[in-house]
Amino acid sequence: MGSRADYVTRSREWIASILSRERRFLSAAEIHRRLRRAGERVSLSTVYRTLDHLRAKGDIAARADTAGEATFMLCEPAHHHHHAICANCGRAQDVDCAAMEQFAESLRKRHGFRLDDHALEFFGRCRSCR
Amino acid sequence: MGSRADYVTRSREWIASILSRERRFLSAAEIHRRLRRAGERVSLSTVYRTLDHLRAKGDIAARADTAGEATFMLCEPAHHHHHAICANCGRAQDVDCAAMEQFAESLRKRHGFRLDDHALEFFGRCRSCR
DNA sequence: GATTATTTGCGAAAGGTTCGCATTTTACCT
DNA sequence: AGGTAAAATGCGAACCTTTCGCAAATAATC
Repeated sequence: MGSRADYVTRSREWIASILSRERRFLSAAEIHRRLRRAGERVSLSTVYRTLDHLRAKGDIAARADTAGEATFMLCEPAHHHHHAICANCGRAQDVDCAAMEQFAESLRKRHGFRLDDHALEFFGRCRSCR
Repeated sequence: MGSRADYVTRSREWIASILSRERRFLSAAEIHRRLRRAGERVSLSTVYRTLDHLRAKGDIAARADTAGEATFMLCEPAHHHHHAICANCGRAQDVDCAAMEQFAESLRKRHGFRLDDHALEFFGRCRSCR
C-alpha cells in the first residue's frame, strides 16, 4: 500500500481548533472569517478541502442549514445522537436517542419501511437563552 | 383592505398540478424540466417565485436535500407529520408522530430545552423498493 | 539535505438562487 | 366590453456557495 496518509499542517490544526471550541454548526465561510480574524491567511478552498477531509474521517458532522448552506460541527463519531439547536444562540446540544429504536420498529411494521438512516433536529431555546 | 391577493395563472396551476401528482420532493429545476417537457414555456424564475409563494401560504414543505439543493413537496398544512424517504425511488411517505410528544417532554426535562419545532427524516427502502 | 506524496493558493468555472425592470396578465370596477 | 391598478412573468445579469485545475509550497521519509 503506497498511501502515506494525513499530513499535519498549520491550516488543519487551526480549523480543527476553531471547530473544537464551538458547540455549533459553522459554515465554511464562517470558519474562513475566523481564521482571517486570527491573522491566519488560509484560502477558502483549503477550508472546504479540510472540512471534506474531516468529514471523510468521520470527525465532523455536516448538515445543510435552512438556507441550504453547508455547516459543520465536531462530533463524537462512535456515539450516535442528535442535536437540539437553539434558535437564539445557535448552540447545538447532543440529544441521546433511545426512543428512536422503537420508532424504527413501528415504522417497519406500519409502513413496511426498512430504515437505513435518519436525521432528527430540534429547534427551540436552550436553557440559557430561555 | 387593499390587498387583492392571489392571482390564478396558468403557470401556477401547472406547477401546483405537477406537485400534486408527485409524492416526493422535487427541485425547482426538476419542476421546470417537467413543464418544458409538457410543452409549457415557463421561466425558471417563475418556478422559484411560485414555490416561494406556495411555501408562504403553507401549502408546500421545503427541505434541502443532501447536496443542499432546495426541494419541495405538497403537504397537508394542518396535520403535522414527518417523512420517510426511499433511497431508491425517492418517494416520501407520511409518518405520524405521536412518540414525538413524549420525546419533547423529556427534552425539556433533561436538557431544559424549549422545543419550538423539529424535523425528522427517515432514509431507507419503502415497501415496493425492498 | 534530497526525494516524493500531499497540501495549498489562486483564479476560473460551475451550479443554484435572487434581483431589476420592462412587459404582460389578472382581477376589479363602470 | 373597456379601463385601471395590482400582481405575475420573462429575460438576463448578478450573487453566492462550492468545486476544479494547475503550479508552487510544504510535510514526511530516508
